[in-house]
Amino acid sequence: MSVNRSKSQPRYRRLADALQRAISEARYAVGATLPGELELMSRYRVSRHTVREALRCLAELGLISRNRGVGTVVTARDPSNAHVQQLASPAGWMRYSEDSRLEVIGNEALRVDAVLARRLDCRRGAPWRRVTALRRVTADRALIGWSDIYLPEAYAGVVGAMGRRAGRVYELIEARFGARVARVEVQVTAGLFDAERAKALAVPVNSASLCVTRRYRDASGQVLLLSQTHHPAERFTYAFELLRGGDGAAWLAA
Amino acid sequence: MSVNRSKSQPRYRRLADALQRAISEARYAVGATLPGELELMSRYRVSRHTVREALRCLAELGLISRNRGVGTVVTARDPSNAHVQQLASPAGWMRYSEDSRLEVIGNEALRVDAVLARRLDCRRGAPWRRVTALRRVTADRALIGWSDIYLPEAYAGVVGAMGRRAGRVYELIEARFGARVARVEVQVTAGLFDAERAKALAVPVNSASLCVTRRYRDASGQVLLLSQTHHPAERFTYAFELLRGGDGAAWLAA
DNA sequence: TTGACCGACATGTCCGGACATCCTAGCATG
DNA sequence: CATGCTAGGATGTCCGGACATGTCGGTCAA
Repeated sequence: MSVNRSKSQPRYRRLADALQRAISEARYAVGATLPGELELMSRYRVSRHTVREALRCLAELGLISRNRGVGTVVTARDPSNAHVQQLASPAGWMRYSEDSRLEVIGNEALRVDAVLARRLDCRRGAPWRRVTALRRVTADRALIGWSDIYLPEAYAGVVGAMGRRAGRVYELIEARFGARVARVEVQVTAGLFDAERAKALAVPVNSASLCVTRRYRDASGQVLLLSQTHHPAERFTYAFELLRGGDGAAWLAA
Repeated sequence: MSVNRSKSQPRYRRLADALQRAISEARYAVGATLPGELELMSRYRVSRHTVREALRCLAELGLISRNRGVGTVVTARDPSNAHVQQLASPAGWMRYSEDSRLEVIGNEALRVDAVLARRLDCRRGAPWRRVTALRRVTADRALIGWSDIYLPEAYAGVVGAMGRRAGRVYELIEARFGARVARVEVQVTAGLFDAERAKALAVPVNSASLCVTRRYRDASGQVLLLSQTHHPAERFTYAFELLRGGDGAAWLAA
């Protein structure tokens, strides 16, 4: 019942396979620069178009990153996941391991438009703050996520403490403003990195991202905070165990 | 602190945006065929290369699907997620909503190699069975997942009942063979669809997939079942809520 | 009526050329 | 020593051409 596959591969695929093999055999180390397009052309006797298609395949596998003026840099040896985020409890969906930190890279006030108002469940034109941040593993400086964080302008005072002090953003809001999170809505899906985020995280454009969105509401249902984080699939995995049994936890599903 | 963005977009991006707008305004309905490359060339006065790059962008957004001899077909109106899998409890990570069914499309016996042995935590050469299946929403026939399911050859008797009878695969094994699942390891990450899976699910090659792997173990730690499911990001989202409180559930985190 | 074949059409692969844009290293100047 | 500029190198964009491969619908023959 196996599917019959074509035996002959296009030239660009064969080149991509050869280069992928070279990378996996560490002939080009992670961080190293591949030969440029013109050299690959002459070395493999193919057109520049074919070289570019092959490199595009590797970029989409997350193995290389390409930038004008720099060249083609190896970013992974194989498409394995580097950082495994172990979840010890359901609350783990709202926090990251202690060995990673948030780095704020953007902070702007805004009036929410119709689309965003729907996401934030607030009225149009309301004053909110959007904070952009990267998440980095402290040990090896690996970037594992890009976050877009939205909070009401009234809570903007916590932005300064983000990433500078241990603690989750919602906890900062609770501590500083006496708010109380009663419920968190979590959505997990996948996407592709656009150019801006890909560049910030040093991953290829259109590579796979694991996308987690969290909406924090207080007891009256008002949204206190919304964060959306895009993780490079090659560097981040959520992992958890489910056991048969019965016992309580601080957080649990509705 | 906003990032300065280039005002001028490449031509292929402008064309992609125009076509995306046309799709979102339903000028081309889902299922409809876009004009061919040659027509788009003359209509927009760009080279075929530029048309192809623009269409590649849309394909990567999951809005279109392209096949030789057929043309370019609209597959989604916008990159929104169609099927939201609500999780009412942690156990929801192990099951799908009642309105979807498993369709077995492949079934082969195999001897596990070194790589697979590591995944299945069994010895090399052990006899296992690999079942390939699609998951389909019963209401609108939408395909929401491709599953690779591995089970020991000794449990192959349940394959016939898969998709034909309500019930989870692990429950079929428990009922038929008296086995007992004590623990499930779940991994959530993202990936890109390869050609085979993309074709089966009618999504573009290299579009984003949400990938969930489940490894079911008995009390002695032996793996009874492993399933890996790839969901098209545009058609599937996991959603759940976390409440503050304390009470028990049948399944809970370790 | 059904099955096979063929032609038209559509995308996929591959070549070549040219210019634009961006990055970085080296050199010159203060 | 620090800073700024420039040239060379690397990828990105865009054009054009040609042929290959696959799909689908129509026609013809059994």
